Amino acid sequence: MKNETKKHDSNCLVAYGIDTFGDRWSFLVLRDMMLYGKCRYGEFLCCEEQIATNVLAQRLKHLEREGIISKARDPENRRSYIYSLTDKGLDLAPVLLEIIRWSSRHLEMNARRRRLLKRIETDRDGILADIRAHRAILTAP
Amino acid sequence: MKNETKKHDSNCLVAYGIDTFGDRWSFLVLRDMMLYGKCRYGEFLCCEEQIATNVLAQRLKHLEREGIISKARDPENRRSYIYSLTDKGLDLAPVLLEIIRWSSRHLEMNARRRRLLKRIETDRDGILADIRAHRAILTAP
DNA sequence: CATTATAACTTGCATAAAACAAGTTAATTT
DNA sequence: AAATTAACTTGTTTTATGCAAGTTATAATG
Repeated sequence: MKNETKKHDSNCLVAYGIDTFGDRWSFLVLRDMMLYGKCRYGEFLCCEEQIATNVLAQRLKHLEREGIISKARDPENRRSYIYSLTDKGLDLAPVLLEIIRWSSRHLEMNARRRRLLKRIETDRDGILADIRAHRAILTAP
Repeated sequence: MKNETKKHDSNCLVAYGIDTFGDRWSFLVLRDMMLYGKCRYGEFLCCEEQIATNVLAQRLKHLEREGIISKARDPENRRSYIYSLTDKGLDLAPVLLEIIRWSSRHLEMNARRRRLLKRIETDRDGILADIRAHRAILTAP
């Protein structure tokens, strides 16, 4: 992950996905963007899982290099940047939803989780539209 | 990953999935089982990405502890074991398919890849049935 | 039946990546 | 002008990975 040669340089579609977004921390950043609408460094930093700052910086660079996210100055605050999903990144929403569906089948559910699952099952297109429109699906956990 | 306390012990459905199967090597092992029908240690070892033997052993234990795969003696050869997907593991097939769909949209395609993608789009249920029946979807790459 | 081979690991060690703590820079608020 | 905030970077320790070699149990071979 440090050098930017692909770890698994196979010609496999699955390995390509894994190498591009499948790292644990990368994917949690993407979750925070898609589900919670996070877009700033500081927001990612205080995720529930407590990512280290150097690891976060590296992952953001990686995702940007891979064309999954893009970085732009915040016009309202020039010391801040806004990260957002590219089309390539937005296309990952179905993967996220399938992971949530899988976990839902194998983890104990509470009301909050049930609500999310229900919406995935009954309003998948609405969720995908919300993600594309940068609208948060969930409030902070 | 070495100690078996969850890395991201959050109460998030996504983090649960990531912690359970989302490690790079774990998921490639699952790919080999689902797509290529692999079921033996030696088969996983000579995957295209060249997993190290100690890492493979650890990942197989992890997946077994998580209830994703199960291990049984090979009745035909008592020095061999057969690994197979549990129901919990088989349920991951939709995640695999979505990753393949994503990569297909963002990676150059060849005939082999196009064939697989086409089958995913037109015969999803057939693929899922094949995976459940331990029938390989693809021949070795 | 003694030797060799095979399958599935384990162990030890060097290297790479992650976690932790502290420091830096540029913009902003007080 | 001083303190604060956002977004990092740097240095160090801890943990995980990669590689080579060794082990154990079963099976095939001369």
